[in-house]
Amino acid sequence: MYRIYKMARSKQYNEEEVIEKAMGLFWRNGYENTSVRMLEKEMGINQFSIYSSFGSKNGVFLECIKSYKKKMHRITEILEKSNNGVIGIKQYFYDFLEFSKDDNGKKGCLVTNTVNELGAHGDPIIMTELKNFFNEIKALFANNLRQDKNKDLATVEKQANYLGASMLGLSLASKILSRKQLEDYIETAFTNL
Amino acid sequence: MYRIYKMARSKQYNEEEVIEKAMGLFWRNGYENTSVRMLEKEMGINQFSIYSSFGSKNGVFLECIKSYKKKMHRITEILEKSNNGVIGIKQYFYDFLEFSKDDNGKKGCLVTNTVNELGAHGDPIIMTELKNFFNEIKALFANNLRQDKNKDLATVEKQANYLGASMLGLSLASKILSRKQLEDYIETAFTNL
DNA sequence: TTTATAACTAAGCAATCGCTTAGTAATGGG
DNA sequence: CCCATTACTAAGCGATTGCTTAGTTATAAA
Repeated sequence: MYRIYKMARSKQYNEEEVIEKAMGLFWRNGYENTSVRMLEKEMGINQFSIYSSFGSKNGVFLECIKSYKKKMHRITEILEKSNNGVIGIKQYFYDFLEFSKDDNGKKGCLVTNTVNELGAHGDPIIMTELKNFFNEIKALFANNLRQDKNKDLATVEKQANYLGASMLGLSLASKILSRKQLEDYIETAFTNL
Repeated sequence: MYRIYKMARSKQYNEEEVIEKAMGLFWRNGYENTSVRMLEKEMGINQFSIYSSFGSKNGVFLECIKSYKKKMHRITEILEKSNNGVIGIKQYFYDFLEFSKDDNGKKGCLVTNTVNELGAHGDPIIMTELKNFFNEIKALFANNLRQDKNKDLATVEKQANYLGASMLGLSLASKILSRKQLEDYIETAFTNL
């Protein structure tokens, strides 16, 4: 690329850093209940900068989803590299509880929260992004299930569906239920796999 | 009571009927994404009437929760009167899928949707109402679990927690997943009991 | 130092939010 | 019929929404 003329002022903020902060806000409050005014406060930059960097509130959110996935990689990686079948999946359920725990709150899963909030009305780009995310996790479950050679293909498929839905349940339940209830849930959910 | 002076015009709408319509709107769109303008269109009355009958948007919603509970009684009653333990609970899971199915959409559970959407920010009166609802359902599960004399108290408690959380999961999953995935979920979930 | 360029500030845009209110229409008791 | 009473219509309230834009400041190349 040619430099047409001159360089000028550079951005006084790091886009990755401010997205990280925005993500926290969306995570706690949901999409609609997070206003652009709240975003500029949390991100520490004003609306001009937000719109110049990310185009729209939607644009900010999409970047937040990317950042969320990257953040989640900390626990999905463990699952991905695990070689112990169902045990590894169960560990992932517990890892998620730690992951979603806030200082003083229960935030659940940003992706699940958003699907539940926006449903069919949501921006289609966001919605596909979210569905892909779910399928990726389900694929990881299927991978681990296949490590048990006793399970035939139909069983793997059925149990992957089961675990995917259970994970959705955990995301929601983690926002509402007590630690004991959540442990009862996970322990019972894995008794017969 | 004494009649002070005179009678006048009577309301041109039935409050129960218009609440039924409002409930459908909240159910499909959530709380924040349902505006008072949308409500007046759907309910067929204008804002003055809405506020004169129900006081506020919150007031409309609270009536909708009552109406929702009454509507749900159709399936909770079956569970309540059942005498077949876990089988009855499983039937309730399937009954809920039918109940939550819209003409062309998946609405999930109005109560669960709202808890997930509003979380801690929600009106406290609404939130207590919603928590009570969850505990009532969990109590019904525990009742049916006790019908199996092989289960001791600790097991009943643990499995009731499990089923409660699973029901939350089903509410969310029913909005997103396919019929096959939901059946895999329910069928596998009940092998754990 | 000059100057083109881009990042900033802050005010303001139309649209919509939940809610209110002034004025009018309907109705039943006196 | 008269008229107090209540239900209605429709306009409008201030606040907030996502987003834009005019004007200013900082910066690096010339």
